Amino acid sequence: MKALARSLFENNDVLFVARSLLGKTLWLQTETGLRAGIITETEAYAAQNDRACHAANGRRTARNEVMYGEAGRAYVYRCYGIHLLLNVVTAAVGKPEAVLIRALRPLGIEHNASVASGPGKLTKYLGISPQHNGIDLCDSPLWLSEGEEVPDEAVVFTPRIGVAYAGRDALLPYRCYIRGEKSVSRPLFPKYPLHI
DNA sequence: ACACAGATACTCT
DNA sequence: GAGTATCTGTGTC
Repeated sequence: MKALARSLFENNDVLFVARSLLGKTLWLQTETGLRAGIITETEAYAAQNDRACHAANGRRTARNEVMYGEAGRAYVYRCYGIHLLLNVVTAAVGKPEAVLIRALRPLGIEHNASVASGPGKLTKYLGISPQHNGIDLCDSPLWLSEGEEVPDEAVVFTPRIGVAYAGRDALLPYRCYIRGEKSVSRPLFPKYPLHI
């Protein structure tokens, strides 16, 4: 399946890209085989002004360096010491935005809808490793292709998960998922601690 | 159906 | 040293 063109990721509206990735197919070819899934849940992280973003206030470190680079590359980082999380870098070079891929409907083993129903679970399902950090999703064994059309009526927007530390930005509706999907990590609207 | 704790390692102060 | 874009198992209603 043909990889998506970089032009989609170069868009400077990260929420638009997050929504556009719903229904796309994510693939990873490893030594143990080819795995794929339909993206059913994403989150947008919007550069310097977004306090939930790793690049908030222009923070630039070894960890988040790829966010400042070319769109269409993978930003993989370790969370809670245990889980690897996969993002797609978006926007122009120097504008550190990314879309977190939060859930997949696995292809080939549809009976197990929950095997990739969360950002840490999907990287384990696909076989993502820290070495995938920075690789080009437009030309590598980790890539995106077309999948299913997702009409606007099927897209639900909610605040993002696990970013209460971001104050008012924790309330931004930057999470999107496909209504009715069994693989979504938290289909119902979550409870949010509201400290602004 | 929640609610909680524990795991675990890396990043940044 | 503190915090973390999470997941699982166990306990309670």
